[in-house]
Amino acid sequence: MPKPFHNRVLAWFDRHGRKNLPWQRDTSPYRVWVSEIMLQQTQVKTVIPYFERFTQAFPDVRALARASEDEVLHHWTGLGYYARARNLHRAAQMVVAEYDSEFPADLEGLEALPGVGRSTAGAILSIAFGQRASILDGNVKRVLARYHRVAGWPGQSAVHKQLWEIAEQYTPRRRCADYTQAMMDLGATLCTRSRPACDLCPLQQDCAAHAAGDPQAYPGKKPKKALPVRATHFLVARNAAGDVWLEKRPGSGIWGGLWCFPELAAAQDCSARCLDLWGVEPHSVDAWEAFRHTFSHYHLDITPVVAQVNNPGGGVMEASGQLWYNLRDAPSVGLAAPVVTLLNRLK
DNA sequence: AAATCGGGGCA
DNA sequence: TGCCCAGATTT
Repeated sequence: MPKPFHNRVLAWFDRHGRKNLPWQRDTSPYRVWVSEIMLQQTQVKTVIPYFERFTQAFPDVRALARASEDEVLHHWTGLGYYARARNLHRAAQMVVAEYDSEFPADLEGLEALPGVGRSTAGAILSIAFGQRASILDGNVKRVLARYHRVAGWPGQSAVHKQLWEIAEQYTPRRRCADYTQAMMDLGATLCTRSRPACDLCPLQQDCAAHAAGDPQAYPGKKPKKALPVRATHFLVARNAAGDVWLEKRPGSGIWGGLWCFPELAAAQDCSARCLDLWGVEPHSVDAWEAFRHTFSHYHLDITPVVAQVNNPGGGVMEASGQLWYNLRDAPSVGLAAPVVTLLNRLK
């Protein structure tokens, strides 16, 4: 009888697992939840400084719930997938309003929070509440797909379903928090996408992919398709004071809720838009070379159109969704990544 | 340049 | 239920 799967994993965790991550100190459902949302699509190393600043600014769910959306997005700037931040904010308000500021300790309640799906709910339930619950994040998918040599791309529902069944089968009743953390650590540190460290792996002797000599072939790759290229222009308007004009984007779509330069269909639209916005023509217009920003589903070639306008600035309320942004005394709002790039070039 | 990663939203 | 959407980082 081989040593059970979870015992191997836990024994490895005791020796090599990560036990001093910021959310493993002063642990609470709130901190675990924030960390798990940040860790969706984002690696631990990137998340750590954001987590520190975020929890400093919003130490508990009440603080987060009463913050403004702009403040929340400000602390998310650069992390990407900004819908996560807006969902986090909404969920905090739900927890305060509907659960008296205490997180629900069951899968159903957790999954009802915006931004929390099956895997994230399992992570919170096991890590924060010590309950038996499974996760299936990218790390765990990789470990299990290799261990059982599960063919196919996990985006296919049959493959996804099979991986969930395996994940639940191995989840132990005791040491749930350590087991969840251990599986994520195993995938992140040993069972990596390229060049897995099988020699150090506690599961090596039973791993089907290792036995077959092809661990890097699992999990199967997503079928790829060529990305379309789209183009846009950013109106980078500066006034006499050197401030730049930004507008808040609608809540849905790319850069939802973030502040951005006005988009122009063409560089020639610059004068008309300036007239529209401030009633004056720009006294100089300079189109910079386009730069590329890539999303998961298309390339966006952005041409900055830098215009100098005679406008005093100030006097425009943030609440109106438009503002003159002072590069030295920046307001606390969320900024789209290419906007940050351009602001740095302007300095 | 290509691959990656969990959940929301909609047909 | 099955697709499409959203972005910074790593390789």
